[in-house]
Amino acid sequence: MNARTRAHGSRPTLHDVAREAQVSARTVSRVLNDEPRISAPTRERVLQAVARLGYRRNAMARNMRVGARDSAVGLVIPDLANPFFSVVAAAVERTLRTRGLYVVIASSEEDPARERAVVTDMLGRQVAALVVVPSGDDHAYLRLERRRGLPVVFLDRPPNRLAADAFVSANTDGAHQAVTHLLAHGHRRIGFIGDRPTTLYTRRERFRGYRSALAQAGIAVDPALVDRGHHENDAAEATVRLLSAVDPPTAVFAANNLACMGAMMALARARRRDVALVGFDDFTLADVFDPGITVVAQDPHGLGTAAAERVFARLDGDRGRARTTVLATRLIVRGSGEISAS
Amino acid sequence: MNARTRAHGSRPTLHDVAREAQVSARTVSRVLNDEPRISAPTRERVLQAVARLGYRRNAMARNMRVGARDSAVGLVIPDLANPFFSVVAAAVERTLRTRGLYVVIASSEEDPARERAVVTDMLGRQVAALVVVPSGDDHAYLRLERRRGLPVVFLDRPPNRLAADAFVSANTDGAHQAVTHLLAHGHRRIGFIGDRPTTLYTRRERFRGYRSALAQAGIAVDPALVDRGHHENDAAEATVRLLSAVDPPTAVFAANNLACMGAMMALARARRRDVALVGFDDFTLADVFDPGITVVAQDPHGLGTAAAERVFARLDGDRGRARTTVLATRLIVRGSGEISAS
DNA sequence: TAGAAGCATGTCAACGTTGACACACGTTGA
DNA sequence: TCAACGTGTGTCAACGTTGACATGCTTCTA
Repeated sequence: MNARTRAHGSRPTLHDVAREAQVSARTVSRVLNDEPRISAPTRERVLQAVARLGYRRNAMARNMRVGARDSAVGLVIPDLANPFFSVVAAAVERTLRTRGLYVVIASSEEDPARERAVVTDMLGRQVAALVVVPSGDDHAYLRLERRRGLPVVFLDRPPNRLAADAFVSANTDGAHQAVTHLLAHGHRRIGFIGDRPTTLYTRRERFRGYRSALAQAGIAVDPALVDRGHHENDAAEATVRLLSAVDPPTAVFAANNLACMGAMMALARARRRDVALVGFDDFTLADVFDPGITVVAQDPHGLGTAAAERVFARLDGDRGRARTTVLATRLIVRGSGEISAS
Repeated sequence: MNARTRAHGSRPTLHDVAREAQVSARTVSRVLNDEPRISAPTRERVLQAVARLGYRRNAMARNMRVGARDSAVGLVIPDLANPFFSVVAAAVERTLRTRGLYVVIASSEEDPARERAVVTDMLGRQVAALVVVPSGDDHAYLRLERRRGLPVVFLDRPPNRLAADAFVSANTDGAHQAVTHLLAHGHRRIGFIGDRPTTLYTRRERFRGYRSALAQAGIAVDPALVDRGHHENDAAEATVRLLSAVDPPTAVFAANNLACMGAMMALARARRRDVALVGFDDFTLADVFDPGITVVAQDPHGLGTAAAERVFARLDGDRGRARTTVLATRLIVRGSGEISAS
């Protein structure tokens, strides 16, 4: 069987090219790596053989031989279809690509066990680094890898039981600002719609901001005004529940993007234009609504970019202490948050 | 240097574990692969050594030895941050994960050269399959790989100069339906806002539907009503241009999701509630606007899922002819498309 | 004109893993 | 009693590539 008639599915190797070009495999390797001291005719013959056979260097074998890790970075994210995370992922990918790094993506679907499974798998794949939006509550199992020099960067939420780099939004501040804004417009009963697992880091932090803003106005949290729902529909139902309570809220703080969309749906369906709304996380078209939706904007692109850049720094040998960086949020006033209490 | 004090950055190998457990590397390998005929005490010692050293099997080396390809599928996509593509990507990832396959993502940014570069790179990485939303106009270079049995599936747009599986939306039909809908509401001057590179497959197909629907009504395409803009802002500017023309359109067909958002922005800013609008591709909150946005919905989730399933079929040995599958679109009537011509 | 120097190429082993095969023990059965 | 068998383990080579080193040939120089 000559090299040109290899079995289905197999691909030519250096040796096949070597045979075809009548040189040694080492010489082919040199040509492919642009090493010096190759005569022009030899180079030519090798390149022609490469073209004839459709040869492609096996990066797996190469990386193994040269002791390199994979040229991919593992990215573990709860849900790629969520616009917040997809923008984060796009930013991570875009930044890593400037250095020739690829991204291996896996969704954890907010399942700690799944998260750990995919992370473990990625470690076995020899990824060059790990970027994680964590769902789990114990990342101690990554301690050894980190000590061995693997860059591990957490995004949107910090790690637990592990010192590692992290980039998060100013959740508490942002929420505080949002609720203070509503208070300034005369609201005293402000609903809170947050994530379903109330233990989720972002939900906890944002709730803290909600509570502290209320406290500053001398208002205690009324559990009847706190509801949950991660998906739009859950959040819409939660909004309906809140509004149909005995003493309903005059304003709603939706603590994440989907919650905000759900609240918008519910308010639109109920034609309640008198209820103020401030969302956490900006989204496309927020300004096209009437009234425009007032939000606390995060910087998903900045989060992703910063995480990728920290990966670069760590790959470049930065062995400094792990740092958690907080990215500022920004209140964008558009109308829905400025509806006054009736 | 014993195994526990290896240099920074290096990770223990089978041999390190073997030394630690006082057995041969082959035995460690057997334990890790759950091969039969390992005595209980040996297995125990090996597992303890593995735990002590924090050993993890090197998947790269393993795949090489067993001749397997990488357990990742390459996904090449124009822009992960575009909600249409992010949903597609999420569906691909979700489906592939059911079989333990990972996704390596690379953005092509609608650049054919970049697309080709990342595809070539992925082939070198020994990806198990390739899923591509193509921007290039020549995929002949993939012919050999396909012949060697590599599953290559195109998404959203078909390949050029290559027979390969593809999953696309019913672009022409959908556009035809959208424009016919507007015609039915009395519009005779209907604007078209599509992608910037007018050669883009989806833009061409949708334009065909636009033209044929007009033709059916005995109307010729008026170039003054055709504009472009891929990003929201471009599309918004295009909309403004159209509306300020001498004989402006009374309705707009926005041939992609960003174009539609741009048109919405422009109409909202100009407070033009008399202009009908139908968009191509559905989006969150489309029904929350007043009026709701009438769209031709695609099925991004279905596209991604179907592509991943075709990958499975091909991996399972399906050597049938390459097929292009067209997924139906669906007109969703919400109000903006039912504004009558004045 | 011999020895040094440089160029072009080749040989061998190794990266970390596992398939193929070998072997040293029991145990079993005629 | 010993051949046949089963069990647990080890040895070796190979996957496709490249680093280290070797070798043969040309060219230059004293």
